[in-house]
Amino acid sequence: MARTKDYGHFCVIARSLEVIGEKWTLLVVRDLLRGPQRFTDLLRYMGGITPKWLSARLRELEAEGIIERDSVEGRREVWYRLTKKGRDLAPVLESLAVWGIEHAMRPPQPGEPIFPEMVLQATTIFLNRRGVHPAKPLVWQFEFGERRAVFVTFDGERWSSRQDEPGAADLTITTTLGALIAFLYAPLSERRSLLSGLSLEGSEDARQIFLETMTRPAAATA
Amino acid sequence: MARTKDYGHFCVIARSLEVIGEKWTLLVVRDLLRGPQRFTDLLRYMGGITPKWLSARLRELEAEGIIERDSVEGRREVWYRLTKKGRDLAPVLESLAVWGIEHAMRPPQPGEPIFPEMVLQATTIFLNRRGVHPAKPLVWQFEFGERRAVFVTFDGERWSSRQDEPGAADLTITTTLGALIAFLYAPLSERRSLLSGLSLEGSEDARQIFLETMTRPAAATA
DNA sequence: CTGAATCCGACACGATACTG
DNA sequence: CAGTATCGTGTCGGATTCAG
Repeated sequence: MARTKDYGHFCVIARSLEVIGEKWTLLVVRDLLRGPQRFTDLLRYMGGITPKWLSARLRELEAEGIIERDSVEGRREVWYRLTKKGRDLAPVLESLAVWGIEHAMRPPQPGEPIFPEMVLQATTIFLNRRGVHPAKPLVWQFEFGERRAVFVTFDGERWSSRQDEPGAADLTITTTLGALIAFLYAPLSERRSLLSGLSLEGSEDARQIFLETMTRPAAATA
Repeated sequence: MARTKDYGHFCVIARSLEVIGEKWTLLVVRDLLRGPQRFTDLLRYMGGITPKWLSARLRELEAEGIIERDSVEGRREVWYRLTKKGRDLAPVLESLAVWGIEHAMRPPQPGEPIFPEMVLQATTIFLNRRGVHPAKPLVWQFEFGERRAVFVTFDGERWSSRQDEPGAADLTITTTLGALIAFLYAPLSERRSLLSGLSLEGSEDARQIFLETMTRPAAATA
């Protein structure tokens, strides 16, 4: 007993950290917030984690009721997804991201893997934080050639990023990871000129909304 | 290099966790959010931490620009306090507390130290979360006999708990730790009857505001 | 009394290889 | 695809000691 991850304090913050404060745990939640994932998906997103520790974290999270396993009948695949208790961690991840954007962000280091999923996840967190509110709900589909598509949605209240298609897309953005990052991390004044790296496919209305959302001061990332 | 606390991901969340994700780090911030503290204050609040690790964490936090050391001229005391970068972590602590209140709280375990500072800190986080908004700013002073007083303030926007006096108190609540916990953790319907364990000293107006704030549905803790 | 440093053991974690 | 097994290292807890 008295395992080293425990604090033994009568304090809700310490209690929360006992549950989700170990290494990798919140990053598993981060990735599952974009939708259900398989073991190897998670392994790939969390560059550097070993299968042993991913197993351990997944079993702990399942024991805590934060994630659930979904085995597809007949197949050996296992899909992991968040329970409500797990989805309720979204504000924790968002506050961490907001703090990190202001105080810990840095350019990609040599050798650091970059995933469009996470770039867009950070973008939606930022749009929520800045209170960017389009007039109506929308679905943007980002395509990167070989990779899986990533969907950015606004449901009328909140932005989120998903990997499973949430419905018919209003706009499809085809681009490369490099062009997307160049666009998102550019100062607002330069964004319009970087649009050439993005191919937008959708109604004129949908293209206008995208343009306004991404080049309005409230959506600045820098 | 490639220390084990690092992730090597291009992700703001992973970056934040590299900075504040190690054991004890966020609990240091938790305690400093209530005001500047000395080494031994922190040692006491974080039951179980060894001086060695508290030293290490304080030096790391200082190197990151999250805390600052204040040496009082002539005295050997060192006071630690948060910088803006550190105060900006408040939303992270709050979201952790909110999640913990719903999903990880449990009654005090045998041997767990209990501090009124943390009980009241959790209370103010909860009042903020529930959007409890008295008509005007206020200062409540909680007295527990021998211990230092704890101040709960509402500045017109947000609740907070402090250990240094923020100004003249509108109301002084004298009680014991046991009576306070019994009161705060009781269902709303039973709170009024538990008021007998609290001695309120202040204007009739101030007493009324306290009563309404603490027995109104929005302020429920259970 | 405050703010540490030191030694040692337990365990959390990383690297690599391997399996159903 | 979804994990285990083995082995080494790093992080942390516990006790003791020490200087200002």
